[in-house]
Amino acid sequence: MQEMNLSTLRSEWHNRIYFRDRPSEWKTCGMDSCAISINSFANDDIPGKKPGNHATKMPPTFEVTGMPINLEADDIDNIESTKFESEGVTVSLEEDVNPEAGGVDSIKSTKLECTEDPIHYKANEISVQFLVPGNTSHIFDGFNWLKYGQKNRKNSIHPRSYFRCADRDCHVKKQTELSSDCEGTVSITYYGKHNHLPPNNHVSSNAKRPKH
DNA sequence: AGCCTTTGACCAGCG
DNA sequence: TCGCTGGTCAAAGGC
Ligand SMILES: [Zn+2]
Repeated sequence: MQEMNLSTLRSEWHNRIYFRDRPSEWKTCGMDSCAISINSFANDDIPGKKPGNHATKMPPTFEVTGMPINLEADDIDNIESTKFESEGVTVSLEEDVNPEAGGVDSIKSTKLECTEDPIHYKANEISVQFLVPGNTSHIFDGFNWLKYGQKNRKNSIHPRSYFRCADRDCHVKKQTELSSDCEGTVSITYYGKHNHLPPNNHVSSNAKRPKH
């Protein structure tokens, strides 16, 4: 049995993410090693958004960290650039430099920066969406989650599942849904960022660690 | 005993 | 204003 540590969790997660038949309207990172994809920045569909409590403009710089998108040193060799620009939005990776090892040790966060006036961005939170292969909404991602709802949605074949992070002091949510137009694909959307690392003891039964 | 899931109710936004 | 829709609540049941 493989030891359950953070590095294992991260590499396992990273290995599980890739795109398949990605919807064309998605803005995607151009790097082969990066799994990040943004499904529309003008996202009004933010859970928990209260009337009068959301910005009419996206702040010029916002950050997504604590997502299971961390890349280890071995992966970085495959990255040609740590910056990617498209349509007024810059995606850059923040490096964690390790001088003793002679270079970058890991990439610890991803920054999303608007380089144009984001006048049409109404959301006050950023969401990050992944497509992963699978036929269940119970996808292992290294974090513990509590499922708090499930809804059938119009024009969707499969129900959408609603989760919040099992850490009481963390307010990250995620939604998962089996893709309607690509069989065998699960959409996972994260809202907010974790204020903690993935737990070493993974207990949530909604996303069991795959057995080897 | 303690989490976690299930599931209908509930509620707010909107057309 | 009323019904549809999607996000959340929470009681009850399961493991
Ligand atoms: Zn969390």
